[in-house]
Amino acid sequence: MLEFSIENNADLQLAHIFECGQCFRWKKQNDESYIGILKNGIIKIKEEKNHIIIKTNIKNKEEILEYFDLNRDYGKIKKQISKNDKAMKQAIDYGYGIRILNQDPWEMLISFIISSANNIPRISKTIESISKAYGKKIKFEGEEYYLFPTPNELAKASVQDLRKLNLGFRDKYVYLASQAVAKGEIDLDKISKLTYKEAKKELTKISGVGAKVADCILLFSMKKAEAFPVDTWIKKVMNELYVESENIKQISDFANKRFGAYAGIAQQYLFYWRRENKKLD
DNA sequence: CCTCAGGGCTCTC
DNA sequence: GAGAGCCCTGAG
Repeated sequence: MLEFSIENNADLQLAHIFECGQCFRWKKQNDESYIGILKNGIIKIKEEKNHIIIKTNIKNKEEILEYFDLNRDYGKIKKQISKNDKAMKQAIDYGYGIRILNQDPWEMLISFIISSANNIPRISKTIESISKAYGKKIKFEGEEYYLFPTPNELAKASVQDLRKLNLGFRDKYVYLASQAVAKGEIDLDKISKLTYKEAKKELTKISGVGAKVADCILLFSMKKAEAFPVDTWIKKVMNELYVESENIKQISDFANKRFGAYAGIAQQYLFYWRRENKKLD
């Protein structure tokens, strides 16, 4: 068991990080801490006044710092993307503690295939049942958790097996992707080393992966901060603030021009702000 | 009962 | 290459 603390700072707020739509396996506990299931283990994390306490059975501390993107200077990025932009300033003020989590590409591939025409509670539930059925069971502080299955583990599931887990029409996409990754026909590690554009092209060859899902994988697991996933919420907020268009590509082109290399991080602030304020409609 | 939810595929024109 | 209909399922 590894236990350590990190200094709290103005660019880190757990609620913002876990509720901006980038992850599905973090749960808030009764004591206000969060427990998350990562590729290699469990993390319990809690905010105190001046620092954040992390308890985990993951052995490598560096891996955790990298997961929380602590090597990136968000202050600088915020300044850059909000220059002469009141709306962005407002969104950043609201979700000031957002950080991009560097998650596992394989898990993101499957998770965002499942996210298609789906809602967050159901996505989380489906991922949990997949993990329960095909992932390894591990214990942490007396409780049992299931890791997300490896490609080989998930490749054991037939389309019918997946249908039973309520994946709906996405079952065949998950099946094909699992087979391809398990057999080595798709090499996510290799794809992650390509440029943003090339990597996106490769990812969208996968059945069930279009522009939006590809951008999520690129942003949340392949360190491509220029990826700007356009979902219905982003479409809405972009229409309200920047560009009147129904065309997804037009919207993402606009974002790339305006926010450049950090379009994806801008996306997170906009998404969180718009979604949390939906009641204002 | 209908609609639609953090899309993508396929067929059509 | 743009648009429409369809895909599973569960919640509202």
